[in-house]
Amino acid sequence: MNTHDTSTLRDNVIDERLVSFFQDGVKILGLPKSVGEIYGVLFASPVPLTMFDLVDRLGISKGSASQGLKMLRTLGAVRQVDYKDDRKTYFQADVELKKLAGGFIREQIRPHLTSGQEKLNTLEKELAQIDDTELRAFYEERIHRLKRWSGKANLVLPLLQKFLGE
Amino acid sequence: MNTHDTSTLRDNVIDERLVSFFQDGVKILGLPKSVGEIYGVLFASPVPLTMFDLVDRLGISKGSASQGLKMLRTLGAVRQVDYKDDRKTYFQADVELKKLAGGFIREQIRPHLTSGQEKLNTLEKELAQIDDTELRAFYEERIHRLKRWSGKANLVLPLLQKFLGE
DNA sequence: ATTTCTGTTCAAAAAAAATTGAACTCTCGT
DNA sequence: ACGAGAGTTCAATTTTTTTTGAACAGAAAT
Repeated sequence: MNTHDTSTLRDNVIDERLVSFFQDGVKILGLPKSVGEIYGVLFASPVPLTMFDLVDRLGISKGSASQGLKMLRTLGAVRQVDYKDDRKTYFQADVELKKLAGGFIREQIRPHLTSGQEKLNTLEKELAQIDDTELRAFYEERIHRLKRWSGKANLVLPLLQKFLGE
Repeated sequence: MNTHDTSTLRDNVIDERLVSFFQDGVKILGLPKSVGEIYGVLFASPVPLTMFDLVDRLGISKGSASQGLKMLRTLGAVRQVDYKDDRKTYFQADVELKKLAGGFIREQIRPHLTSGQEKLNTLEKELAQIDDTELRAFYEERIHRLKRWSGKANLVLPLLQKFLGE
């Protein structure tokens, strides 16, 4: 039934370890395990793979594979490639740290940072409502401190990206 | 029944917003919501608070408060302080970004990084089992790449900490 | 020495997050 | 224009994580 070459897909110790490596790896980034597994399989494969290959290798559902690949694509961690002229779509892992970090920062960190900054601006305006002068001074200091934190984060992210890109 | 001053603890808009700010804030760090809430209340309070104050203010259980404070203490985000001579323990938020970042890196990032590096070393040794020369070369490249990633992470963490401490 | 108060622990419950799979859409080949 | 294959979507289910609360331990007051 299987009409295409699977010799390079057969399980081996190295593949398993790489998959497990990325399972843990994505955990600390707060991404679901299956996303790590998918990336791991692609990272460990010298040839592009289809969604079916992933379902087959990992024993996950079509839905999981589809959603995981979608997330990896928006993170810029996986790329669609032309390969073999069948109807299936082939995927390949993107392995440049710079790009991976960039995608993660853009998709997972920036949005939170931005919404946090908006909250701080709202908060700052509401300080006027506090009548107690001493208490207001205290809150002013705290909010100012948070603004400095988020300013630092804004500065450090581009530096980080630069550093990771050699 | 309540024998100590609670005037500064009464809910106000600012406090609520700060709590909500940290609820979201800790989410991106992968910590439980209640930990963010606890830190938020302490961050927003000009005076040290007891565990009971947190249970009261947040409507969380004693168990949650105890566990959350424990985590915050090991992260170095909250400090026990001497305050009023009753039997209760008083807590205060630590608000220096440098210290907070340091604690997070030490407790949440380093251990993962270390275990990842160990996995890579194991993996490297297992490369010898691969007979196919071409395939082995491919895996060698991949594993070498992962080692560079983790080396970068080792370099960047101290830099990050330094940058955040002014 | 007993009771009361403070805080911890951990099994059970609740809540949140990830995964499944059936129904659906789209596109290609006939 | 129909049927088959590829991929997506999302409500239901499963798994994982967080929270609860009752039992417990220690320390101070009576």
